[in-house]
Amino acid sequence: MARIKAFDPDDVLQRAMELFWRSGYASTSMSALLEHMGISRQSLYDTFGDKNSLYLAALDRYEVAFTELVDRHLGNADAGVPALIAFSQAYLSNLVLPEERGGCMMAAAALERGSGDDGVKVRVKAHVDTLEFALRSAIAEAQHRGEIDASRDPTTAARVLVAALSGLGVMGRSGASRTALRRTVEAAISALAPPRIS
Amino acid sequence: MARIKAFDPDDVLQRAMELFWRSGYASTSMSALLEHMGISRQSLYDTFGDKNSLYLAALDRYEVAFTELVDRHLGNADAGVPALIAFSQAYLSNLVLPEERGGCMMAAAALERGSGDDGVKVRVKAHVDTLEFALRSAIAEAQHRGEIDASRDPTTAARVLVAALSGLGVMGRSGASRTALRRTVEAAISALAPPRIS
DNA sequence: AGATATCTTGACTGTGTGGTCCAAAATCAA
DNA sequence: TTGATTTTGGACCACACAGTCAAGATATCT
Repeated sequence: MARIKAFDPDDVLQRAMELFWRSGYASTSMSALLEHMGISRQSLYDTFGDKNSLYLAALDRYEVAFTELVDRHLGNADAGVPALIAFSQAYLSNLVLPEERGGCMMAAAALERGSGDDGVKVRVKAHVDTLEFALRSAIAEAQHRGEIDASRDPTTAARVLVAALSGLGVMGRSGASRTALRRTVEAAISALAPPRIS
Repeated sequence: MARIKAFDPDDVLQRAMELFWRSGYASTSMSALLEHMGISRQSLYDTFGDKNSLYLAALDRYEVAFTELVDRHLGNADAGVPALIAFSQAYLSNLVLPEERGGCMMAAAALERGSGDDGVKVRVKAHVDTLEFALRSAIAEAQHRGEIDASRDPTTAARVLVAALSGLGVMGRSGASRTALRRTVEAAISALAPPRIS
């Protein structure tokens, strides 16, 4: 009947995400997106709509990758402190550090467009909730296993980690080294450890 | 000899800072700034130069207020955990929460313009360093007083708090309540407490 | 072949942008 | 008053922006 789509929308969206991730929303121009995505203007508008829709789609794509990461490391019911550490490292390597210290895309979206666009707001909230709940259940399990102080409220403890993870991008942008960031996140987790007998 | 300046540059800069703080750099237009600052176009360019210079001046003004806050709470040599908590609360009230959950302006600057403009980069680094060093010395003092686990590396512990504080803006933007944020930052500090005899 | 749908190219349109320039009004000191 | 300087207002410019449109080329199906 008709010609088939020549490019894979997912691949193209991935490239759009990279650019938005690196430079944010306002200072990423459609022309720059076109060049980096490698498709024509018409195809872009036909496939993704306007700039804001494309941005939201990019956020969604980011969130899919993020959710995968969360599930892989914290999805099992027996995920404790080792899983928390592994997840944090992976989060750091895949979502904060790549591409010259960009930081988490959702954190950038929250600060740049969190007020104003409702689509962004909804996605940021979903992202933070996903992270908080996954951390909370891992923390609860770790408490069950004696790896984390049982007297601590797991929700609050999870939120401490959410805040710390969300803040890593800022530290990265201020020149903190990869290892400094890794040590920081490890220390944040180990701070939740139960009282040792010293 | 000549006419005296009619407006106080500091007051005007303050208003510019408010707008940049709320909306970031790119999506704050000069027209909006003019209106909100209440001076004429000519006066603005004469006094502050171009948009980027104005933004950097706004960042500097933010940093002055921030440094004051740091000095007031953590400036004394005997600042321990109570001072840390007081500082965090003040930081939260004054720098993260006002004006509909804007988050820390430096965090936003870091994520929006940390790559790209060197002036921004320098200021973000100075901000983070100031915070880290102040926290570090307070933590060291708290260790001395037995309020914080002495076996912990104070630099790393300080960085954990830097990350957590920097991440609060994201949580605020995702709808976290004032009290939830306060509890989170308190928990982050208390996590550094020494092993209790339970 | 023919119909359908996509892709590419390029031109085009408003609109908003940051920034400059000019000139008149206002305000100070000598 | 005179001269210097600032303030205000508006006009203005070149540019980048997001988004639209048209036309032709290309590929897939029946």
